[in-house]
Amino acid sequence: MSEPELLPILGQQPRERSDAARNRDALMYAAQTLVARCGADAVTMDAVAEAAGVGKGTVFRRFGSRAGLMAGLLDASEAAWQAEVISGPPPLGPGAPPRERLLAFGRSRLVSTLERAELVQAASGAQTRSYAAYSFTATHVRYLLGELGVRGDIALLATALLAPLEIPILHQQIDIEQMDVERILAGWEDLVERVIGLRA
Amino acid sequence: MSEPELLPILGQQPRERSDAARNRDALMYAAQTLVARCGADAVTMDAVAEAAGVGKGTVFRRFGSRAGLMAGLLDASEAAWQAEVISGPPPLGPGAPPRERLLAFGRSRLVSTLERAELVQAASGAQTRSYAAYSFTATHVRYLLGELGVRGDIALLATALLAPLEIPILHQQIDIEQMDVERILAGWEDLVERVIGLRA
DNA sequence: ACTTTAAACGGACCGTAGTCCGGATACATT
DNA sequence: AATGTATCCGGACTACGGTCCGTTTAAAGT
Repeated sequence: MSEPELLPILGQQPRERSDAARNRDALMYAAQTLVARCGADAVTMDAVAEAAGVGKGTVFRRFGSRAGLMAGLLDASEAAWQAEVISGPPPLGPGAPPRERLLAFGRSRLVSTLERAELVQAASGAQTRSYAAYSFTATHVRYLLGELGVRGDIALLATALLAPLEIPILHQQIDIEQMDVERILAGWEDLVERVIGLRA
Repeated sequence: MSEPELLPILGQQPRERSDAARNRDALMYAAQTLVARCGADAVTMDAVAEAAGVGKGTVFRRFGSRAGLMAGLLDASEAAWQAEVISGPPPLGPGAPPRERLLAFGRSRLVSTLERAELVQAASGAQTRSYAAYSFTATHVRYLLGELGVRGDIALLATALLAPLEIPILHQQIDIEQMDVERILAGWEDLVERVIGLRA
């Protein structure tokens, strides 16, 4: 009856069991494959479970919901993009002036969002997401606005710049109002000019 | 074998059958009642069908999907708000200067969106909506921006102002980032100033 | 090696959205 | 009024997301 922990180590997880880790990887791989082959909308949770060779309960234990699974795929697929922003070549990465970085960010974000549109939509509603993905972009834009010396509520201005790049808005503009992507991009850059225009 | 129509009257519907109209009204009433009592999320299509005294197939025939039904309720509930904007007292209605109308519009839209948040979310994904609701707001903001003499791509600037008022963004700010509604409103007004600032 | 136990597994089970088609019905035509 | 028919109705049926709980297993302690 010895005391297991004299000092409570805060936040220490009991370490993931090996079978759990193996199944998680198998599920991610299976899901990624199926999404690539059939499109996200056509992939069922049963199919993922079977392709990964695990029970259905295991899928939900690991990812919580369908949206959670898709968010997992999305996060994995966005890691590369985030690396570009953090440490890639300018003007997207560090090195360029903040205004150029911000414009490059918008362009790149727009394109990558549209590329992963299906996944983004399928992942919407997951509690975990969109926090990981969203909070990265929000933090980055806030930082750039700060560098630009923009006055005002930086967090809200960042949101104002990011909101028009979200999937529901883009879908409305492109698929329903038949707008050109180039036009949307030009409009976003105009918006940036207006938002940072009143600086210092 | 007489010719029914010598001139094809474009867009003429064969007139809705009386039982169809009756069932549609019964369904709307039943759905409205159930949503008011239990909240939108707890209302099932079977429950609506039973409360309206019709078969389940009829619900889907009329509204296409659950989202479509919710969009129907939303449209009905927004008619009053739209009337306020079109012909209500200033500054929301006509009579006030465009800048004041625009600010009043944002305030009112934000509040009414939050009031109907549950319904808005339940209605998202309906093909028909959000066109009716969205296109009204877009048209109005475009008109006001035009009145203000704003230069640039008016349609895109209108979208930029409307996007931060959409439910997913508001939900993120209020429920996750714990922002105050007053703060969000102030931020939106600041955004308006920046967008219309470069006018003339 | 043996015991213990908390965690993970699997798949039967449930509730709900959405489909389908044989039967009923409103309306026009005669 | 009788007839024809396009439309509508109803509810059984399917598919899928999500839950539950008895069973299995990794891994830490002895």
